[in-house]
Amino acid sequence: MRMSRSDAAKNRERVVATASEMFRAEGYDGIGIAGLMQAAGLTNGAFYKQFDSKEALIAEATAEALARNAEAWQAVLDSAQGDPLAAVSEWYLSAPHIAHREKGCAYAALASEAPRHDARVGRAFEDGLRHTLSLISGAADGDDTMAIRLLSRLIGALMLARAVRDPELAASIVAANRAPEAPRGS
Amino acid sequence: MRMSRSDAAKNRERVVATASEMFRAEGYDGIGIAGLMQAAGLTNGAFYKQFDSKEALIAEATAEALARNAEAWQAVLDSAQGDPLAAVSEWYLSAPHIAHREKGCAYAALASEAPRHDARVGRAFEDGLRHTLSLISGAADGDDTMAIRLLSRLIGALMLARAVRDPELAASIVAANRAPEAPRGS
DNA sequence: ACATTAAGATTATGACTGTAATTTAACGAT
DNA sequence: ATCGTTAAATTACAGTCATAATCTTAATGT
Repeated sequence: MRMSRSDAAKNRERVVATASEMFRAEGYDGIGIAGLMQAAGLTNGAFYKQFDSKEALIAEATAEALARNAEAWQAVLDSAQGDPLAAVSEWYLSAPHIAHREKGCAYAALASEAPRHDARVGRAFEDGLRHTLSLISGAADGDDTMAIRLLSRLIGALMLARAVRDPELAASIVAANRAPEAPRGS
Repeated sequence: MRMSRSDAAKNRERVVATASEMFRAEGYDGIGIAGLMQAAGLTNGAFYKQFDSKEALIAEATAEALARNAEAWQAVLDSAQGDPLAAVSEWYLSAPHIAHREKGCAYAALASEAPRHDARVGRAFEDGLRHTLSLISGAADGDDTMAIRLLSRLIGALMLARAVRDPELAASIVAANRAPEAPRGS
């Protein structure tokens, strides 16, 4: 049955939002169009009216996820009392973030799959990264190097903490990575 | 046609070695049993004589990849002249390592998929991680915290450098992460 | 009010998935 | 020399994949 223009647009947004969560939870290959559409309350037939291909949705959903991630970074940096870098480190490696991949950092969840996908996906990651780095660098006296190093380390730590089974090992990964890096002399 | 016991064992090893490379290149879901067997010079029918399931192969191939990775770490640490941590950082973020996912670090390539797989896979990652961390820590005066932070950061940096499309951005990720962390005062 | 348009459902496509039964033929031991 | 064992090939299974044509129905433009 046909829906109004605005309802169709809402449906489209819901598909992208659903995809951005399901891809983070299951991987790009872990969920198919049919399952995705069903989770969004539609059927697979509706998909190709809104998107060119799964690859196009992957690019769009990735950009969506990274945009939401950036909002979260900004909120934590803005509301931090004391050292904002310590605040984001604690938030990024918190138990909820480790547990809920589907709402968490798209880099930790999906970046390793990017090289296998087309240029749009790579560009989504690239744009998201530049944006996130500018937020961190802004909270670190414009130190870009420090921003890159901090983000790299946090992403790696989150992945490792999620990958291991032993809670104690996961806890030691988190503990070791909570403290920001000491500033380097020139 | 049937092969000798030792040939069969060699075939099995070749399947595991092939899988350990193809999984790193394509992801666990990116390559199927048929394609895997064909790449190893066999047909899919031979698979279930040697392995219980794809999941069992995933666990075994992951352990294999991590064991080879650990050998590489040890070789670089052993043969380093000057600061061994600087040496591994340079090696880990070198152009060949970035370019050849199939022979590179299994953490950067596959760890984000671990939570979706069964306990054997998680344990493979866990055992591999403990081993690699002990190697690094041994080269850092037993500083376990430093070892975890360094490995986390390198893994994140490698993933990011591979994910972005712009070579300049990739180069800046590498450059920022080449230098080891300054020691922290107590 | 009515023809046009388009969103979504239904159904179909051929390729591929993991798994497995059956078949073939060479090895290991007798 | 014979024969049971077994590695690998062949073939088949039911399910899922991304994609797409067709159909239905309701919102839109006039």
